[in-house]
Amino acid sequence: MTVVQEYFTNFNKTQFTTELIAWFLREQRDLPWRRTKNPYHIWISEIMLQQTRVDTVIPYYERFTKRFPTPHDLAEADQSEVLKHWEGLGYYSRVKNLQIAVQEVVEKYDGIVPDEKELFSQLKGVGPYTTGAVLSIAYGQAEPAVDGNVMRVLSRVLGIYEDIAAPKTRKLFEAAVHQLIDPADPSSFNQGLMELGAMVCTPKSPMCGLCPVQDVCFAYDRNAQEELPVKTKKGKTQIIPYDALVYETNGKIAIEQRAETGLLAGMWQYPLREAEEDRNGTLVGHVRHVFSHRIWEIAVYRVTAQPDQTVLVDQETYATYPVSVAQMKIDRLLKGEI
DNA sequence: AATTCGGGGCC
DNA sequence: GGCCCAGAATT
Repeated sequence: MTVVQEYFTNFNKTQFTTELIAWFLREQRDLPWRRTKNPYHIWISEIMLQQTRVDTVIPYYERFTKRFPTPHDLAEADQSEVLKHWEGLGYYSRVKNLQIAVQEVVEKYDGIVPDEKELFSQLKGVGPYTTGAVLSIAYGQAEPAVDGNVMRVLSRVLGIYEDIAAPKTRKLFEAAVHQLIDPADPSSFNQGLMELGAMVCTPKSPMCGLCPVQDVCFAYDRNAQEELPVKTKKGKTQIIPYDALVYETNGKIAIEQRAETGLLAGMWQYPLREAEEDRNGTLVGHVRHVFSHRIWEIAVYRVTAQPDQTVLVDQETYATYPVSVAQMKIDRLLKGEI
C-alpha cells in the first residue's frame, strides 16, 4: 500500500470523478482554447496561463494565435515581434522558450506537436504541469496536470496537509490524480479540477454550497476549507530606488536594451540608473512598479546629455520594441497622463 | 530545496 | 500590504 492510498480510505473515487466531470461538462466557461483541438494552440494557451489569470490571457491568446497560427509561423518569426505580442503579459522567458521549442517541433517532428510524453516533456519551457495538460487535453492521455488549483482542490477533498510550497509535494498530488483520473475522459477530469478550483473551490471563501463533490469532501465534512491547503509563506519584497533618465533630441529618444539574462531580459527602457541624491536633470515625477519579489521606485528625470550605453531611435521605431509595464508607466508620466 | 522570473486582481 | 494565479528554469 503506497503512501497516497492512505488518503483514499473510505473515499468514494467513482462518485468524486463522476460528479466532477458531469459538473465540468455542464458548467464550464466558454474559453477560446476550449473551442479548438489544435495541440499547438492548446500548448500556447497553457504557457500563457502559467501563473496568469484566464481573463488576462484571453486577448493575448486571440492575438497570438491569429498572428502565429501554425508552428511554422512562430518558428520563423523575429523574436522581437514575438516578444511584442507577449508585451505586458510578464515572465518573458516563457515565450522565448516557446519559440525555441516550436522551432524544434518544426525541425524534428515536421511541425507536429509530439504526443509522446518523453518527447514533449523535454521541450524548452515544458514542465510537469504543461506536459500533463497538453497530453490530456489535446491528446486524451491519462496524465496528471497538477497546478495550484489542483493542489488546493485535492488537499481539501482528500485532507492532504502537506506543504504545497514544497517542491516534492507536487508528486504526491500527481500520484493522487493517477488514482482518480477517468481514462475515458482525462481532459474533462483535469480541466474539471482546475475549473472547480477557479470557480468554486477558491483560495478564500470557497462556495461549498455550489460544489458538486461536497458529499465526499474531507474539508467540507470538518469545516476545514479555510485551513487548507497548507502553504508556507515567503519573505517580503525589497524596494529598489532607481533614476530613469529621459533624453530627447530632434524627435528621437535615448533608450537601452536590458541584459540578455535576468529580470525583463532583452526588453527596452529609458536608461535606469542607481538613484542619486543630486541627479543632474529636471525631476518629472515618480513611478512605482511592483513585481512579485521586488519593488521599483523610479524617479524620472529629463536630462540634457545622452546617457552612456543608449541608442537614439524615433517614435515609430520605438513603438516596435518590446518594453515592460514599468517603462509604459514612465511613458504615461511623460505624456502627462499620470 | 531555494531563488528567480511579471503583472494584475482581490481582500 | 500580502496572497494568488492552468509553473519552469536556474542555482
